[in-house]
Order: sequence, then C-alpha cells, then structure tokens
Amino acid sequence: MTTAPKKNVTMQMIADELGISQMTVSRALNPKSKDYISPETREKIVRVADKLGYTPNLIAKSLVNNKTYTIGVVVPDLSYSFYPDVIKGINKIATDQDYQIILCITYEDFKNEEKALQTLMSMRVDGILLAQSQSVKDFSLYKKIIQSGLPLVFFDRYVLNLGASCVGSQDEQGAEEICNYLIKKGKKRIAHLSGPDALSVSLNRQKGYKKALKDNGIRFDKSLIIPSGFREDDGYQSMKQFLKEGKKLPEAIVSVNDASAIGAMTALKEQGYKIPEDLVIVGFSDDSRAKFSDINLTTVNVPAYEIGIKASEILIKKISTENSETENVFLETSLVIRNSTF
Amino acid sequence: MTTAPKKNVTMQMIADELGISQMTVSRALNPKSKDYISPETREKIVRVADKLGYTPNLIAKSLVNNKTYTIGVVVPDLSYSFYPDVIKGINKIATDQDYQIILCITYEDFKNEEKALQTLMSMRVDGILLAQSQSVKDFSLYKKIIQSGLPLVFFDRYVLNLGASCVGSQDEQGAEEICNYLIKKGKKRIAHLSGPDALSVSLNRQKGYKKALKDNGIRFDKSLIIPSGFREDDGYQSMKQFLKEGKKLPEAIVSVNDASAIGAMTALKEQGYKIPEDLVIVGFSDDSRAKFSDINLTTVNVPAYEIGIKASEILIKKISTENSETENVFLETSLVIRNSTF
DNA sequence: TTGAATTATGTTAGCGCAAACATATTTGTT
DNA sequence: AACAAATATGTTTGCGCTAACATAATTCAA
Repeated sequence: MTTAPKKNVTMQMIADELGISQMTVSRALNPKSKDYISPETREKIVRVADKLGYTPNLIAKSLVNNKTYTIGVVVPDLSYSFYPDVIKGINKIATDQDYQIILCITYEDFKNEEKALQTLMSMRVDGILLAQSQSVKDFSLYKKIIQSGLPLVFFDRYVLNLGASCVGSQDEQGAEEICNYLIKKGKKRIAHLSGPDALSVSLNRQKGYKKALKDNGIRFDKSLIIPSGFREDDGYQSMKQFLKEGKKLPEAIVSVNDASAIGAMTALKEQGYKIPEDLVIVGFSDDSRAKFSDINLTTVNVPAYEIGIKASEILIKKISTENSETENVFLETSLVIRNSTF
Repeated sequence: MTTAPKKNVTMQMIADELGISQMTVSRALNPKSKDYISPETREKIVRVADKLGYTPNLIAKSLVNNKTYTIGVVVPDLSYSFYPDVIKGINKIATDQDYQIILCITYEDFKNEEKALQTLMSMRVDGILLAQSQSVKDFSLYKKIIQSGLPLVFFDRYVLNLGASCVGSQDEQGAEEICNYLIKKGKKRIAHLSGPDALSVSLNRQKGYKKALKDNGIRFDKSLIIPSGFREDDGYQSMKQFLKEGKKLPEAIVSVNDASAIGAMTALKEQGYKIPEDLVIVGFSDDSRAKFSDINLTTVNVPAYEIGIKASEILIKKISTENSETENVFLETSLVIRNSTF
C-alpha cells in the first residue's frame, strides 16, 4: 500500500477550513507587534493548522522577504580535522541566529569552487563563508560577489583588500616562531615545504620562514623551497621528488601544514631516514593526528573552532548591518612541541 | 565609499532592456526541448543577461516547481572522522546530481534534532538524510515526515520498519566477529561498554556480543554490560564509574565505538591499568585515530564513505522515482586487529 | 495560392506568502 | 449620543519565475 504523497498544507487551506481570509491566518501564525488579531481566532487557526499538519513554507517567505536565512560554507576538504572543526564553530553561531548552513566541498579544485559559488548566489544565500581551493585561478568571481552586495567572508585562506572580511591565523608569526625554535635547536639548513603561491597561507607562512632565517643571519637558499600542496599526497610526492634529485638533505623541514608534513615523513621513512635523528620536521595546523606517537609532529596550533566562530560572527554582522566595515581578524597561533624535533 | 547594494537582476529587467516579454527571456535562458526561440533573440538575451550580471533566482524557481534541489543532512557530531567521511560520500553523489547539502549538527541532542528536522521541512528540502542523536525520545516526527511524503533515509543510526530506508553496517556480525576473536584469544570474562538502548547500532552491537558469548558457551553476565554513550567522555565516565564500584575487572572490553573505547582507555590508564597486559579493549568504527600507537585500537572498520554514497543514492532515487520501495542496506564491516588486544 | 504546420513570441495565471492599503467592528471618551 | 481611537479582519498586489494557453509570423506542401 502506498499512500499518494499529500500536497503541502498552505495558509489558504487553513483559511478555507475556517471560512476566513488567508491574511488572517498569516497574522495568526506570524504575529507582528503592530498586528491585531483576536485570541479566539488565533486559537482556532493554530488548532486547524496543527490538525492539517501545516508547515510554513520558507521558500515562499524567502521570495517575499528577499531573505533566506541560509549561509553558504565552502571548504576545500573534510579529510583532516581542521575544516570539520571550523564548521563546528560556524554551526554554533549560525544555529544560534537561526541560519542554516549550505555546505560545499571543492576538493581543492577551483572549478568546483566556482560552481559552488555560482549555485550559492542563485540560491540567494544571505552570505558566504569561503576557504579558497588550492588551485585558485583568479579573483573575478569573488569581485563579482562582493560587488553584488552579497556578504562574503574569507576564512583560513583569504584574499586581502578585495572588499571582503578575512578571518585567519597569524601565519607569519606562527611560522617565524616555529623556525626560530628550530634555529635555537641548532638547525641551520632548513627547508620549506611550501603551499601554492596563490594562497595567503602559503605566502604568509613562507614569509615567516624567511624572516626567521634573516633575523638569525641565515642566508635564504631558494633551492630549499620545495613546492608542495596541502594534502598528504602533495607532501609525499614533493618530498619524494626532492630526494630523487639527490640534493643534500636539510637539517630541518618546515612544512606548510600537517598533512603535507605527514606525507613528507612517509616519503622520508620510505628512504630509510629517521626522524628526528636524521632530520627534523615540523607542521602547521595541529591536526588531530599530529599528537600521536607514530607521528608526534611538532606543529603550530591554529584555532580552527574559533576561526569558525569569528568568521560567522563577522558574516552575520555584515548580513544584518547596513554598512558594516570589512574587518580582518587573525587569531593567535601557538607552538606545539612534540618529538618530531627532539 | 560604499556602493548601495544593487538589487538583483531579474528576467523582467532583461526583457525591458530589449523591449521583449519576460517569458521570452525565460525561454532563452532555460531552454526546454519543446520551446521555440530564434537564435538571434537568444543571443541578444544572453548578452544582455551577461552585461547586467543576471543570476537566476532559484527561490522563485523552487516556488514554481515545488522542488529545491536541496537535501538535508543531519548528523550528531563532526568531532570524529566518521561523519565527515560519510558527508564526503553524500557530497559526492549529491554534487553529481546537482543537489546541495544543508548540514545540521545535533550534538547528540534530540531537541536539536527535532528543530533541525522541522526547519528542513519548512525549507522544503527534497529529502532528508538522518543519523539519529544519541538521546532520541520518540519517533513521532519521523513518522510525520514519512507520512508527509518527504523522502527520509536513515544512515548509521536508524529505525527499521518505519517506512524509511536505512543504510548502515552489519553491526551484529561485526560485533560477533570481534568478540569471537577475543574469545579465541582466550578471553572469557568480557564486558560490553554499550550505547543508548534506543539506537539500532547499540542494540545490534550488543546482540552480536551476546551471540558470540552464547555460541562459545559463555554465560551472559548482565553486570558486565556497562551503559555508556558514543562520545569519548561517555566512555571515560562510564569506565570510571565501573571501576569505582570495585567490581572484578573483566579480561576484555568490547566498546560500542572507538571514541567510547578511547575514553575508557583513559579512565583505565588513570587507575594504573595497562592495556593490553591487564585487560584488552576493542572499539568499533575505525576512527582515524585508532591506528596510532598511543591507542592502537583493535576495532571493526565501518565503511563511512560508502555509507554516505549508498544512503544518498537511495535518497535521490526515492526523490526522483514515484513509488520507490524502501530498501535497507547493511554494508560489510571488517575486523582490524591492532595492539590493544595483542 | 491557401491553409495547415512550424516557428517565434506574448499574455495570463499562480506557486505561498506578507506588505500595504482598505473596511468593518468594537471600545472608550466626553 | 456621537465621534475618534483601537481592534479585528478583508482585499489587492507583487516577490521572480514557469506552465498553459494565446497569437503572430514564417515556412511549406499540395
């Protein structure tokens, strides 16, 4: 037995049942302070609404109000603990303010990112939270969004001075700190497994790396920049390539993030190198896996949950305030020393 | 300088610009096979649409078509790797079919779950994927959803015979297998850290545990069922409580999931017990942390990504097929032996 | 050449709701 | 009693779009 799917109950149906106008139903179910409605009528309406199983149609409401109570959240991946943690933060604030999250995963592919953004615009989300994909090509779509007046807040991976607020971490300082730590430990020949040039995180972390070198009188050696990416496999492949070239091994490697560091460790171990005896390696992000003794990665903690909180707070403020200024917030990182640098 | 937020461009604006009717614009931008439109007109329209920065309004479309191309995904948590992995699977299928995901996190709270489901109904999502929260109270809302004709598919934590399809893992067999493994290793006094009674996963895993005992001629001892939950802290608290009661320590503990097992390990270690020397412990789920040597948890692998794939496939089939039958799918688990059971 | 088919466009209505503007009905005030 | 204010409800319109049904312009066969 299959029951024919019932059509959704509308205000008109409730009105018809009671022989009143649809507008009265609307007023009863969505009381505005300035509206008048008699308690008896309201009660009747609520009872019938309940009896018929009325569920308000947010689509229709959105069309009228030009407001959807949805925000688009675009992330590159869910594979490591970082973005799920950010999303938890976003969800906290969004839920408190009755916004729903539309989740898009780009898998680091700019094509997917562009498609997601287009769709979110068409869905008339009230705002967008975006962490760029690793393969960004250009910023024209970002500009279009910003210019259209749709609030956009970058998080983690951002573009400054585009008119969108940015929430991230103090990447440069974090990288500088961890490099200084390595140098203090006596390391001089330090390589950097870097992320894609187009991204703020990559550049800032690299900047911190260079600054630490400079401050400590170590000459920057371009050949020690190993181009990589954010995924474990990026680190693995890049390290493998580097080792194949037969260059002299560095004393330390500063990776652009944990996943990449873990990949690099795998490549190094495959070649029989021991960490931290033969060389030390550090990451960035404090992935949930970093603390385990098989990896035990010295890294820089980035407050993922707080980034989510802050980014969504700024977004929602932007949504509900007429002319809110763009603001950039960079949360503090902290050094987490573990055994990969003994 | 702050530019006034431009109103969104509509088809009517394009039509006005060209002195044609809005309907012609609609036809040009959303070609239906049966429609006629001259190539020149279409070209003009596309050009103007582009010039004005037209973005189709899916809200309006949804209202007309009674179809939103959204699916609601309700999960209890994002803290462990399991649900993010499921979501990756869901996202894969959803994206392929041009559906967007509306993500709701309940934090194991039934109140949040009910609110999320209500909202999703109001948003007129085309279907819902749900993993119940740990604190389910009753099924009336599920029934209401199903009766309303809104496709609902349970995943991971499900309720059979409610009219909704269910996608899960072979929990009973998995639990049985891991218990048999322990028994084969000579363990006889085996405790079970169990999940909430209201949930399928809990019951099935407990059923598998009991079956293994029975098949091996071990009498079931009710006092060895330790009521717990799915979160790390649940396992920690329950274990602590159990230890405080001063009962004789079991030789092995079968936990309802990895997080709970990890929590229990913490409690045990705090009391100076050594794993696996003093007692062995096993989990369920194969969380991304389970493989690390600090934990090294023998567990049952549950194919999270595949559950996401299967559940969303079934949901979308249900959405697009008139009278699709409910179907229940239980994916195979596999034993993962690590050092927590030496 | 004529009218039927084909092609190209226009008009109207309605999806479900709420803003804006009526119109009743009741209450309170003097 | 008379009128304004307060209260309660109704009507119309439009959000942006598409389905359904016109109508106009063109093509083509006989």
